[in-house]
Amino acid sequence: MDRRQKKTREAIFKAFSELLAKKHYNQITVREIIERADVGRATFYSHFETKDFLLRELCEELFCHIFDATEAGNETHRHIFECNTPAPVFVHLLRHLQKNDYNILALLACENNDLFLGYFKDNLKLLIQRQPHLFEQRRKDAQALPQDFWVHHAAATFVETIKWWIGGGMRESPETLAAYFELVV
Amino acid sequence: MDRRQKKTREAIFKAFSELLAKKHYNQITVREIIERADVGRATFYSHFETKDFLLRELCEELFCHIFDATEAGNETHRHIFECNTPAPVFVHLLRHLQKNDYNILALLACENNDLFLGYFKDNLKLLIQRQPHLFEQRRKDAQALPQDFWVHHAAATFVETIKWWIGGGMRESPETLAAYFELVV
DNA sequence: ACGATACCGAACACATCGTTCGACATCAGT
DNA sequence: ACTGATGTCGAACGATGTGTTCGGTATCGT
Repeated sequence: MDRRQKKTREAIFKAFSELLAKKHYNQITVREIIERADVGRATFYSHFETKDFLLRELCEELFCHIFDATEAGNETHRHIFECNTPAPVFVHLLRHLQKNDYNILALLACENNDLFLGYFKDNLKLLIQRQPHLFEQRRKDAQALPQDFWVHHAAATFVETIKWWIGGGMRESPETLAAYFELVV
Repeated sequence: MDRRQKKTREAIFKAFSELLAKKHYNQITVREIIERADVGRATFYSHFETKDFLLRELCEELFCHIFDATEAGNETHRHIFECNTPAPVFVHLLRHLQKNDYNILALLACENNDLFLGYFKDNLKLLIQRQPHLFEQRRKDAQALPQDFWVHHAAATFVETIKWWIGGGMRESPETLAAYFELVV
């Protein structure tokens, strides 16, 4: 990709996510974005069809990163997946969040959290579906449930746990939170 | 309240919720609302400061209705609250939804569901907090958890159950759904 | 019947959107 | 270093939406 394109693209992403951390998506204008990114109007529209598309691409990039970093393919994290309890992998995810990797925390804690947590949940579902052994014990307890219901539930519960965490000022440690999660799920 | 005011207000609510069932909140314009409600522009703004305020008031009215109808104060439903298992009250709520009382189903099933389910959840929390005996058994199992975490979790799980239901075309009966809910919560 | 109040509708100033275009800067390849 | 291709700039444009104003009219409650 052309060096100019990459620069522009990243400047827009940066400006946009900074704005998202401050105000709600609906009331961010293109003018604000391009001014902060120091980019021409036409340039913006040559990169992104719409503000909505910009948001989507930002989310994709963001969650691609954070989930790739915890995927089984990642050598340094493989041990996490080799036990049959879900806690370690979730503790690990929560630590990533707490470390504010990719500046994602500001986006999850702000007024737009529904937006991001939606994407977050989708990625979580994939993670859960690809690592069924993590929940072997639980699954046995709930044989009566349809699989997709259970996946939906587990992912949703994790996201809701995070919402509660954020809403309360993130006072609990990742370990505590993962323990709560394990208790209810 | 003046008869004219009431008529206008309800015409706007009706038009707005019909539109919400069809398209996303963000791309509904005031022009559309007032045309469908057959109401002057100035009139609209004399009733609602903004589209956002309209939404908020609609939600308040909507969920006020549906939760009042299932509150303990309601004589015809009192028996529901007199056992210590949550199922009946939730089955009852789900039946209300399925009957499409107050046309709420279209709003929960459409693109704006996050919006409404947010309000729904808030009301659910109140319901759960005011009827702690419904979950007595569960609470004993989870003494280690903070109370507000548990309330948040229970309400969120119910809402997520409904989301899953809607997403799958609402094929399950309210009883089945309540059973799923009871299994996971 | 009458005064108060709500509504109408048109016009207003203003903001945002998404597009267009010509001039200029920067790129990759020779 | 030259060159053609590509990316960016910035101003301007029409279209659309917002929220307000105001004089005239219809409907209300009493």
